[in-house]
Amino acid sequence: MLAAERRDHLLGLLARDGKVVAKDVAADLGISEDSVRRDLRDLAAEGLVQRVYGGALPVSPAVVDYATRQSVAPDGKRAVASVAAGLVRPGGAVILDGGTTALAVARALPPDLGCTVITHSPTIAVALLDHPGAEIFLLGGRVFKHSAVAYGAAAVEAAQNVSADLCLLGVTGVHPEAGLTTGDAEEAAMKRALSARAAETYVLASSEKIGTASRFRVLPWERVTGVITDADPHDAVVRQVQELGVEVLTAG
Amino acid sequence: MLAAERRDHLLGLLARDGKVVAKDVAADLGISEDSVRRDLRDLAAEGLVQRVYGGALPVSPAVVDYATRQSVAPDGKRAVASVAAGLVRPGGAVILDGGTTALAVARALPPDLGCTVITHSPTIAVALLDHPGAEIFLLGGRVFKHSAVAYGAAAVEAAQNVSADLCLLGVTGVHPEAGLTTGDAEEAAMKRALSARAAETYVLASSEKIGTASRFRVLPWERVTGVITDADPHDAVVRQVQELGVEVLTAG
DNA sequence: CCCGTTGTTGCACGTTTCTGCATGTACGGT
DNA sequence: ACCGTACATGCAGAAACGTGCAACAACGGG
Repeated sequence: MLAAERRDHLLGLLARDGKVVAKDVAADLGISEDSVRRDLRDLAAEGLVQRVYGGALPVSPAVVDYATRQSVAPDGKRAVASVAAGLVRPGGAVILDGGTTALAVARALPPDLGCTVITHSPTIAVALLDHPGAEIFLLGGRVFKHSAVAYGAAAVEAAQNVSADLCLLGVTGVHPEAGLTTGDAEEAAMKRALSARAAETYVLASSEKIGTASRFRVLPWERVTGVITDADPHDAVVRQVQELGVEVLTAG
Repeated sequence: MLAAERRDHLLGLLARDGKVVAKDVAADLGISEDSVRRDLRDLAAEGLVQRVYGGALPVSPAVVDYATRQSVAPDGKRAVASVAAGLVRPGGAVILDGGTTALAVARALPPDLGCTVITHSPTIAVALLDHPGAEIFLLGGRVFKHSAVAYGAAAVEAAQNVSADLCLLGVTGVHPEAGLTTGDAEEAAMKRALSARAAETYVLASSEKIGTASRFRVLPWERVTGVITDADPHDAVVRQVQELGVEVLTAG
């Protein structure tokens, strides 16, 4: 066993398990714990691992901003998010819009689900850092502070280079006649661009959005596969949407 | 179960459930309540949790932010970050690399300084959301979990479309002969691409990086305008770097 | 081919750190 | 005011750590 080979092995273990225990590795490879410790020390000096008592951890945890973990979504949004997360298939690719509901979806994804998440929200990207299974693709562009997502021409252009099975879209208004609407024209354009890159588009609509309309149209109903909501399935508006041929998934 | 791993687990529980009960965690992990209490005490000392009778609660986001300024960025990095933030001119554009030191720079920017920040780190983008003056441009791409930044081909390509007055680069090794180095080849390429888009490049190098070298070269000294460090200005390595014609800014 | 140099590996040692238990104290609910 | 629970502190055993040392292999020059 070459020294360099050992170091690669350690990095591999770290990537796979998220940790390395000096004692276990030494027993596995049949070498002394001292050698493992020496390797870990060297790797730590190069900034490739974070040395801790008993072994080593990946370097990322220190980078994660705990502040973004704080906000807790209300029950309704969490229920919607949970249903939406269930639509994501292992090995599949999902486009996640910005907004608090989409953030809740990201958090609701099983940590080990192997899937690709495409998003224009840096907040969601950060939230997914500790999901070992998720591959994150971030769409860049100018970041607008009030919605905390990247949009504008650069972001729309970046979106042209991806495609996915599923797009989960947050909107501010869901109305039988007006369709899906939002309060900002640029935002609407971005959501349209995202939706166009996915085979299916589901809308995340917690109950307070149902029956309301904002100024800018995102999509007409023909382009929507389904709506995920926590509203009463017998609600008049919900029934109307269903009659338009749109699937309605109701959550708890 | 490593001690550091346990602490991460506690922070994770806190983020997910909004609280931690010492007794339950001890039973769950099969360890003594004393260990849990000790961990919580340490985390509380760092300001990451709020200790209460029976367990712990999250601290308010504002306090977390303050705490992470204090603890995640040790004095040295904070001093470096403060000097670096002083190089950013009102109305100017700065390219901010990823890493904890660069994150500290973002936080050290005066909130009302009108400037454009270009970054490939979603963490930094999120941190800048509450800086009213900063315009944020995010470079997209595949997000690598261990360093929490976007790089790869897409990110390098995105970087080609921007330009800035100043680039602040974090590295893991600063060595008179080896130049600036880091532990990952893709990361090195990304840093090179960023540096190429700015008129001037300064390197953020807290003292423990000085005199060390990693596997992959980022830039030779000719392409570096200056180094910002908290190391002793009379240090032998620092003097050597100065003799290479590189400006050395020492902090605190 | 030989020998000195260099770098690596495992072992032994003393030191530091962690963990669980015991004790006595402080807190909170009833 | 009482009693059970959580707490801080001290202690001892265990585990992990760093360092120095010796054995060993790889390499290059003579």
